[in-house]
Amino acid sequence: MVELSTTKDGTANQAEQSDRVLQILAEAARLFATKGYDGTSMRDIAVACGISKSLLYHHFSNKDEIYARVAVGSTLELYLFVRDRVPDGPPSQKIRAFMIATAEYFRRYRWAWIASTTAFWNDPDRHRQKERLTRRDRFENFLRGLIQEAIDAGEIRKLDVPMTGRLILSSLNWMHRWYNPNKTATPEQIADIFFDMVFNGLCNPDFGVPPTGEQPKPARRKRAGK
Amino acid sequence: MVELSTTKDGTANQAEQSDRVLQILAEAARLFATKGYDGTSMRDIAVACGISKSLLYHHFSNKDEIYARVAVGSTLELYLFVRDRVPDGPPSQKIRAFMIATAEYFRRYRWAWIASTTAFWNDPDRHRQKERLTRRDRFENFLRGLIQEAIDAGEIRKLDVPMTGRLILSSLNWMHRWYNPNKTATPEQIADIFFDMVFNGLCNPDFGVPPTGEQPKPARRKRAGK
DNA sequence: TTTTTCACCGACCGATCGGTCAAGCCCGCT
DNA sequence: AGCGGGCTTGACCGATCGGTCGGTGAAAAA
Repeated sequence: MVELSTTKDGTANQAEQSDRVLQILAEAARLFATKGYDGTSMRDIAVACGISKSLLYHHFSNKDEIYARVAVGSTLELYLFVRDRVPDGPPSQKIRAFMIATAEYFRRYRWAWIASTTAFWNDPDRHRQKERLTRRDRFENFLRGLIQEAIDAGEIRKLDVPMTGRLILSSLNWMHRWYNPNKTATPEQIADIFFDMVFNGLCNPDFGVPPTGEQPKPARRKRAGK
Repeated sequence: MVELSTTKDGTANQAEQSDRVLQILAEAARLFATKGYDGTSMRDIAVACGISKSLLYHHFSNKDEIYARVAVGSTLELYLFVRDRVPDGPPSQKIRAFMIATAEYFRRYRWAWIASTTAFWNDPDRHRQKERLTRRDRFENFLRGLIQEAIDAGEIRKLDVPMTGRLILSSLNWMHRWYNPNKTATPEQIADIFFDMVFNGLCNPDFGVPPTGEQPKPARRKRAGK
């Protein structure tokens, strides 16, 4: 049930949490993810935990802190989580590992992931907002580095790096809107399928140029060139 | 400013709206998109429009109806909008047109799009919720039909159709989280870039198999086969 | 045994929520 | 001038919001 703070205990700053705190964080994450921050009241959280509302304020100073612990606290180590799962090897395989690791993170911390990525980005707390953006940028820049590696190694085309990163992250970030944990495929398997599609492309290599070359807009078949 | 109900007037059910109603819908869409449904109060909408809160209830029966008009009313014709912009031609080009048309819709009805796609999906109104899902499914099934066409024509590989559709829609649906209208690229241009990336793939065709074939997991290079 | 600590609770607070209502304002019509 | 009817308003409602407060009971510390 509780899925928070499972980083190796060495990197984690908060060593042990009381069961109650973990329960509150887990229930709050689920509620924030399904009903949103403003749609979730402190009463909702208390009722979900089977405790009084006052007890929430005994363990947390206010609602924002609960959300911060859910969103920031559990997203704390996304970058480290993924980085540790990207092994040495061909850059394109590192991108694949990046995608699969991100999907694993999504599967493990699903509610907290949804709660933090669907939150509205005007956090009144400036410092926290800035820290969140810093973390996100570090994560995104890590992917961009991998893409640049793959380009330098000649494994992928000379594409716009930020745009390529956005495409890859889009496929992962939108997953929570349609993923059903009761279905067969795991997020990791889905990420692997997406990697294959994005890396190798949808087009059939046996099929050359479409019969009638309509709409001669931008790049269609010239795959290597800039 | 007002960006709602611009369908040709023939297809639209509501012919002319008072300026006030259009203003309310536009401001409400912007607020719902930036602060969420629960984060937006009727006072917020009234203040944004420079009118009294009571006036909102003169034009709309309640908050839900305003949201419904923003989300459902303006998303009403996404399927028709896109369908009318997908011309005859090679199936892969129809997919490209689908993506660009969807991006155009996003650009035109940006706030309403964001408000409706970021809403939490437990609509208390059963009928409306069902209608929304029906619309979304019709839109998604349209894309799946195009993908199946492209497979049958041999233009794209024999991939899992629903999964391929999800990848394409992810690239478009996540755009609102990072798109900046002040930047140079239009959504349509971005969609075009994404189509190129997804259709032709990231991989460099000049580059064969990576030097060391690590991780012999699923499909890596066999592009035509099932 | 006495004292301190701490998880925990019921009652309550001011503010704000969505929503109502009776009454004014404004403007064209007769 | 008189009048009817939409547009518009401020005052107000009960409910719920996030948050506070004084206290209870049991275990740990003394």
